[in-house]
Amino acid sequence: MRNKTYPDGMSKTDSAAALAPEGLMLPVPGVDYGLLDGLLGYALRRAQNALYVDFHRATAAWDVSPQRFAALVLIARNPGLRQGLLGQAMGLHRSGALRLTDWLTAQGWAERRDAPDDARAWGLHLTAAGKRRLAKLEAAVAAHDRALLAGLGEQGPALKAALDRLAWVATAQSTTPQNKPRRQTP
Amino acid sequence: MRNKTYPDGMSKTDSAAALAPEGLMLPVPGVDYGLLDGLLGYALRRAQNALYVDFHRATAAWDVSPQRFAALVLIARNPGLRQGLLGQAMGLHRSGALRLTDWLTAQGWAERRDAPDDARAWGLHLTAAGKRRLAKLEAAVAAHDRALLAGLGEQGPALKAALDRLAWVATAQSTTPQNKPRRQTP
DNA sequence: TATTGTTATACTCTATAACTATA
DNA sequence: TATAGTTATAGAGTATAACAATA
Repeated sequence: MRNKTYPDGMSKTDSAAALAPEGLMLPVPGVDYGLLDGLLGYALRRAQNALYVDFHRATAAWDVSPQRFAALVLIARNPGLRQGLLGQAMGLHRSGALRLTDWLTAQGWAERRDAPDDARAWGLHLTAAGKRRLAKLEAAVAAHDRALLAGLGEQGPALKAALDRLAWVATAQSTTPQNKPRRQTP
Repeated sequence: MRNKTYPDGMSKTDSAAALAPEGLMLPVPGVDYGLLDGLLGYALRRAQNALYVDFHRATAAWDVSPQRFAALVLIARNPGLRQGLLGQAMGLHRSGALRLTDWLTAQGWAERRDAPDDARAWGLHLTAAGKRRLAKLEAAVAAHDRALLAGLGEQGPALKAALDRLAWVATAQSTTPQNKPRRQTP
């Protein structure tokens, strides 16, 4: 990515203050949840909602969403990571990876450097300040996660294993040939 | 909600075709996930992402997101449910419950009727067509969920229980007084 | 004065499509 | 021709704030 001639165009995604996107999904007394109470999928959604809110609380000092945190870890552990690969790892479109990277660089967490072997691509790296900040943030996230595990008692490790397997099972169902939603076949 | 004098203003949220909001988050070979692989929270996110995509596939014929499906079940099981209560059950702001209800009514799933005991409020009800459609949709969702459980084998029921508990644990952490993020204290 | 729902508006996240530069 | 990234734009979801009607 050596000599592009675009206008300077810094994007508009610079505003900080990532708001909590969802409130806490508390069971409302007197409301009948019907089917939902028995569904694995709904239990998962409730758990994820609660975790999201709690992650936000535990990391409020950094103002980084779970997704952005994941991106930081990936860049830290894979210096020179391409934007496109980052997006792929996170299930994002190219343009989404761009916005994400814009935010990380605008906030001083990361920077784009030339990729040595491909002039079209960037290699992503944490800044020195980003590395320092991430060390503390990772510690906070790890502590947060341990607290949840502790709250689960002996069920904890089994839950983690079952979740990993569930992701695998659901992915397998989605990508089984006869289940694949047919793309437009022109 | 008897005689309001607002302009007719049907909202602009009528367009159907709810797109899949996220792609599949597949582990990318050669990328080091560091901390993330060990986190309960990240496992949960991966599982939820995979389930979301699979739910979409399994219910493509209805074009209803998981959230809208949940709203339909809640209305079906609680005829006359208030918009505000619906929002509360789903962790939404009043205005979000409004948009959601607008969509459900515009698509013919539900309708607003006067609440008998409070002229400010609506009571939400499924339409006759909505009830018929929901019966089939619920069957499809239940089958989808059973397929996932089957894929988990003997771990399945324990996973469900652990998820319910996890939601509870995370909620408890977020709402413990000393953890509560302090609101602006002017 | 508080609550229910509405309106107007803004911000975030994500996607599509057309584009530049490079492979 | 295909790929990496960018730009412009649009759609969905959610939030805040001010408002009307009713409690």
